[in-house]
Amino acid sequence: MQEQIQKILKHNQLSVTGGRTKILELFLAQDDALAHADIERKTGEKFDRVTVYRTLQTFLEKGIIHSIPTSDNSVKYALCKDNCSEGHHHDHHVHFMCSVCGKTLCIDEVSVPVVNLPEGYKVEQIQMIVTGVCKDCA
Amino acid sequence: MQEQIQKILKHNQLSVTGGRTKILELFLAQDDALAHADIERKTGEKFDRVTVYRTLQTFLEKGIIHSIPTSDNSVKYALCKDNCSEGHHHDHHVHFMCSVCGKTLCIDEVSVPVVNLPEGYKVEQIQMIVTGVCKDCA
DNA sequence: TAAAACTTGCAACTCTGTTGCAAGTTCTTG
DNA sequence: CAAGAACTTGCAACAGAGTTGCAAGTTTTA
Ligand SMILES: [Mn+2]
Ligand SMILES: [Mn+2]
Ligand SMILES: [Zn+2]
Ligand SMILES: [Zn+2]
Repeated sequence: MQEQIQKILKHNQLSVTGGRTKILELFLAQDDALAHADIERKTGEKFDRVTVYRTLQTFLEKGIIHSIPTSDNSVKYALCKDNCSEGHHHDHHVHFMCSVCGKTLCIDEVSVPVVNLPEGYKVEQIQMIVTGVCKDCA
Repeated sequence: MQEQIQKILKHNQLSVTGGRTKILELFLAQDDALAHADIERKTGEKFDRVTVYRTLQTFLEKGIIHSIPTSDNSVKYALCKDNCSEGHHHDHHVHFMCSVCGKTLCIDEVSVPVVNLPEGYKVEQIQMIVTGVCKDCA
């Protein structure tokens, strides 16, 4: 895992630091999306809030992670599977929020369907957020 | 318009007050969704921030308005066209955010498409947020 | 019209996110 | 490998969004 982490950071021209390594480790070990607060909690308050904010910001810019707008309007983050870059993601999957366990999941198997808007609208990006009960909570 | 406003408020067992009337008036006169800040600005600082928060909260609870999670993670609000109630909206339309003018619009003509998730997921609600260029900015 | 029920504004507070800066760490290059 | 350049971090201070309790004001009911 440490090797993979180094590879990801170097590939994105980022210096390998304790904070970045730890946070990337969390993402790799997690199957659901993480909120800023989850990360602060899981790092055991080992890093300053500001460092966590800046690290997430950096990872977003490099396309290492993507942000997920949740229906309750908090932000969550998840790893990008492909080689994305900021504003240029090519993993256009559906996001799922479980109303029982609260987990937010990337449903990689399902692409966001195309939708036809009325004449005159130019579509650039589509986001789909499904709420319901996940596999584990069923 | 004042009659319509009174009717809506009374129908939802809400007392008719200056703040509620004014805010509902704003929604009725507007074709795009409003953020909290828009409302504060448009009421000309005539009402306390807290009153605006509480009024939006009340309107949400009664199903007079619905909230729209935007992709930049701010919240906007728009009138419900049908008789909705909190958590029981039956106007499942697509939302559009224009990247030029910044307007957020309810596209009533387009329903959110059904999507098939993998085995085991139970779908309760689907939200679709389309980003692009609107009719007026094309 | 008076009392009951509800709404409002204010002050105080929490929570989230941002910025400038100095100290510390990582990277580069000879 | 060492020294300096480049970058990252923590801290303090701050700004903005949202919440709460409470007393004063308004609306509703009867
Ligand atoms: Mn995702
Ligand atoms: Mn809408
Ligand atoms: Zn679940
Ligand atoms: Zn536009």
